[in-house]
Amino acid sequence: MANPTIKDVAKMANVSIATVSLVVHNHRRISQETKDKVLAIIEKLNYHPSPNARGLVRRKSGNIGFVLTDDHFLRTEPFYTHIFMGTEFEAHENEFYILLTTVAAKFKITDPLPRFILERNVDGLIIAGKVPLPFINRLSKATFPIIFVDYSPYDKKYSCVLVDNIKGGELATSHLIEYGHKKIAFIGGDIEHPSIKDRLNGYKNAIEKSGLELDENIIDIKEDYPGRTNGYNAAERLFKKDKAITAVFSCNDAMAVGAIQYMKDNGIRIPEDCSIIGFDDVVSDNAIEPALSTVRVPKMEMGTEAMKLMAHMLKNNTKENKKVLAPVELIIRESTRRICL
Amino acid sequence: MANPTIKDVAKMANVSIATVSLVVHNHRRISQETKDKVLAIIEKLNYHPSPNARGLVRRKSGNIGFVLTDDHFLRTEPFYTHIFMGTEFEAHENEFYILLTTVAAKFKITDPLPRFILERNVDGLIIAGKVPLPFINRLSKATFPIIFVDYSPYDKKYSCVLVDNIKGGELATSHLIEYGHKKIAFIGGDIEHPSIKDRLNGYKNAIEKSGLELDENIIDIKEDYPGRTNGYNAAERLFKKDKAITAVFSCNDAMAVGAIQYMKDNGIRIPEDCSIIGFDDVVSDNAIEPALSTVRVPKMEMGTEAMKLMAHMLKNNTKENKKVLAPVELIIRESTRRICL
DNA sequence: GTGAAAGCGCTAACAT
DNA sequence: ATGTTAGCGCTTTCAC
Repeated sequence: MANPTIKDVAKMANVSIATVSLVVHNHRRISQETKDKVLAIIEKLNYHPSPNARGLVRRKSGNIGFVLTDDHFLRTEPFYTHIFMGTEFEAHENEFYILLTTVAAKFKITDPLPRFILERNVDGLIIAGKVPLPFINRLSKATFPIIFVDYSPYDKKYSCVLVDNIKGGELATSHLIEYGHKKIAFIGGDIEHPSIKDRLNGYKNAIEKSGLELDENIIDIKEDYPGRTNGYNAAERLFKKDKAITAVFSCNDAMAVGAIQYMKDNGIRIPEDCSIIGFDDVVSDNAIEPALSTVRVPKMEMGTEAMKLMAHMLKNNTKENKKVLAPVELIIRESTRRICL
Repeated sequence: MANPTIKDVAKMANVSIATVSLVVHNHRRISQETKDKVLAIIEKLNYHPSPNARGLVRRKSGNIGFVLTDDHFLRTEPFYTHIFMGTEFEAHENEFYILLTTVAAKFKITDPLPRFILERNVDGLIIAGKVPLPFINRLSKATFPIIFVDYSPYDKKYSCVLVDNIKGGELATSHLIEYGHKKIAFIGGDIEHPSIKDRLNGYKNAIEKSGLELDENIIDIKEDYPGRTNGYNAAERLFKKDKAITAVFSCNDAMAVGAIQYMKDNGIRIPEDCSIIGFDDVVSDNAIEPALSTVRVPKMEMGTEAMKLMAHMLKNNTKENKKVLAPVELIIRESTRRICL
């Protein structure tokens, strides 16, 4: 049979369709006997309830929208793809489908919303990464839950899953301090981004806690975007200004890779002359020489966490406002080493 | 009104729901007058037909499945994400939703299929990149159209959108020959992959057509995967064997990046001592020094092309078997130069 | 413990 | 040119 329906199952099992439905939902007021019988037929017929029919009566789509900007999605570092994979995995566990759509990074207030929002074809929305404020504002009258991952514009209003950026910044910086470094530079871009700002705050915390003096001259946050090229540029400005730097904490791996390029091009050996540590852990093994020390961000887990939250809200019909902090982890590879006097 | 239905529109417009439906479908046997009236109400109410209800009666989900392997999706080079974006864009144009799911690269014949296939929640399937044969074989009794992008295992059976790899290989190699190079090496990995094999075939064609002698010694196709590290290894073997190589054609950009790394590490200047050209055009600007010459693959366009094909097949209910070849383009940047004697 | 029946929002065949 | 109606496959209330 091409597409068995609940009727086919009922007929073959000599029960009513209501009974089949109850069995499918594992309702307790069904005798074990009928349950077994029906289940066997279901298996035999390879019956699966129609999502459309089910959605129609439940007034639920069974879909979750996943939104990020086009340039985040197309980024070289597979950061958001990992988050998506986590979400997709957990959606599967909870029997949801994911509808992935990108919005323009320069979304204007008059731009059309994703179709699945207009058609109410999603029960909830997961938004990954920084998205344009005009887009978020257009969502203000949405009636479904919205969860932010790795970004939170109005954290009083929405649930979110964030990286513990402050802790990460502290970990990275403390690691360098522990290794005996005194002149530890920070390079960052898009400093208004809450994540970047927090990584810098972590850096500052660690410096202060250690008794070292905070030197604004070796904090370079001029670039507007934390990418490779800008990492190169930041390193260039830094080393031209101050030759005594022995360690660099880069706000992310991408900028770190750029900075490493600058150092290599200018005879600064890593880690002999200068240590460097990144953030995110998105540089695949062997891609960079030496292997980059970094702060690992649990990308997949953040995706699953967001979806778990979503499933919970949907199942309990609650509109709670939860904020979960994903733990970070220091990963020491070859680009950082104990200073030798 | 929270969720206006066709009834709400009908009531407010003083027409039957059938009329509303006809207007929505722009049926011609509706007078302009009623049409305008109904359309105005639709606009005012912000009415959108329910995908579930529509799908139920049409016996169509309105969804297209997009499948690729997990490791392709998580790859550093945003190759498949571009293809996906193209598909998603075109799906939007044709009012389809895309359900993206990954399958394990080592999918076993007993593994469960993606849920949307079991639940018949897709009207068609787009498969991007090489996927495990066991997976494809499990699909053999599928009743919906399947289209392959950038891979085609049984090209007699399914429609596909492929890169013109032979042409690309010829373009790259001819470019080097035109620049006066005589010793042009080829590096590749996973040589059984049809795309890689064709790129090598293009290389051979160009060499032969030019009258140069084909030298198997400078063709390195030992690696099993065309990634960076393997590009490094291949270059190492090649240059240790033959110092006279003046140009390298890498089967893709990833291996080219690895090869460049080897050359840099060993004092081989690019392009002064050796030219190198890649394939795919996935290395973002400035990411690599010098900028990599390559063969551009129209990734987005391939995605849109696949979706166009799909929409066509679905709308005309045809099961045709079409093969479209996406055109490639030579991109000359800084890593290739005319040989100086 | 099980069945009958209403109805979710829509399309399409048929009636007018 | 427009309306009436059956039914898509399912969930759920209410009878039995």
